Amino acid sequence: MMGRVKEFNEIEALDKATELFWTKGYNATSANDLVQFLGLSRSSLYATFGDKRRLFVRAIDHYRARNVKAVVKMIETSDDLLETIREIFVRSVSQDFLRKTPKGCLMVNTAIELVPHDEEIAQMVQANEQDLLHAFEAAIRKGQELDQLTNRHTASALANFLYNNLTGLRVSSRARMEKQALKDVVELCLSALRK
Amino acid sequence: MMGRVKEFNEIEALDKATELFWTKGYNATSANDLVQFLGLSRSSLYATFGDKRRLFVRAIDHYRARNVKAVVKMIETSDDLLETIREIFVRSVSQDFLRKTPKGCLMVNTAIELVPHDEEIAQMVQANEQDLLHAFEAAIRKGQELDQLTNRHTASALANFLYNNLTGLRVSSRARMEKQALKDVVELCLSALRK
DNA sequence: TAAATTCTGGAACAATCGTTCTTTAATATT
DNA sequence: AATATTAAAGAACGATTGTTCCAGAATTTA
Repeated sequence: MMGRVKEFNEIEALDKATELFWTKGYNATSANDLVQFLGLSRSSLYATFGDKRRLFVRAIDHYRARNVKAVVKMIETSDDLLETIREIFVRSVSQDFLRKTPKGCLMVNTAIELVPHDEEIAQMVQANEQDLLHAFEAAIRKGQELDQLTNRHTASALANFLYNNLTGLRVSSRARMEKQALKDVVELCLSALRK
Repeated sequence: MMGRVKEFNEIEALDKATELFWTKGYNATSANDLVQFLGLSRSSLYATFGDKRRLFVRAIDHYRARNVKAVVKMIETSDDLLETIREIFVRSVSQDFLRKTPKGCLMVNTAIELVPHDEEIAQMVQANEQDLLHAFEAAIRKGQELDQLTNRHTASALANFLYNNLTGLRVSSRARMEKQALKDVVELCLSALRK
């Protein structure tokens, strides 16, 4: 037998939870905050998502799948890798320029807040790092083969370098970056990659 | 009249508080944690430092003064700016390679956790950013004058670039960086700066 | 030594934390 | 329509939160 049907959409609720955790961080988001922001009752929240930590784990998994997929697709369909890398950088912070309360990147925020104190979450953050590094390495290799990018460093080293700069930008974008900083960083990264 | 004398050293207590906030973050550090770790009573803690937030503000100010001073001094006394920049980068993360629970950088951690939600602290973080940017800019200008660093970009742009890479490294050092990533990032930064 | 002052230890506070439980409402199957 | 099942609403739980208060210990000054 089926019983009463849910009055809310689980994916929409997960989206909202992701947004709230992204804005406030894990510890600063209370169960009360979640109940209010998702617009569902305590019992529904706990029946659907388990406890706060399980909900957070689903939220970062949700976030991470979406974002990695987008980056990988941009790289796969690119025939101008320099331009694509610029686009990846600009896109990853441009939203925050419009916001009164910038959010940065949920994976970076989580790396800082929880990686040293939660092993399962640490592994998810590291898996995300690996995915991004592999995507960047593929992009660079592709660019090198198309003779668009430098061969003076290995694709792996350049991928680490790009990842590091993207991380830096994501911290600054949460902490109110000036536009000029973004421009400078993008230009210098690209000029380090150029042939 | 003088009354009973303190049984603890205020600076030592502040050092310990700084270390605890640095490791656990602001929200995840409870008043109980502080009482235990500093080894003084609740009443002494509150009488000496006000409340938890005031103590945190003093801690990050303490931290920031110490670190900026060290970087500025290294730059001022340097006659090989490339080597000094390498040293600044390596020093800022090398401690964490030895630690079971790496701490990263308290200012970066704070930028992520509190800047979007605490105006006073946001301004302290931004002041720290300005100090570091100015120090880097001075280093680059000096290196350019000594004909050690490239003139293909402005000192200001290169400072933004260096700052961004340092921030990225500090995130990764809290989130268990591989040594190779540090090496790659340092080498690529230096090669972007070289003449 | 008495008085004044300051610090310490820990009990106590209201508020909030994450979570569970109970009751009632809604739906599907028989 | 009766029964079975699931969801929703919100009261209630013990634990922990940050903070205050109070009684007593320690020290200085008079």
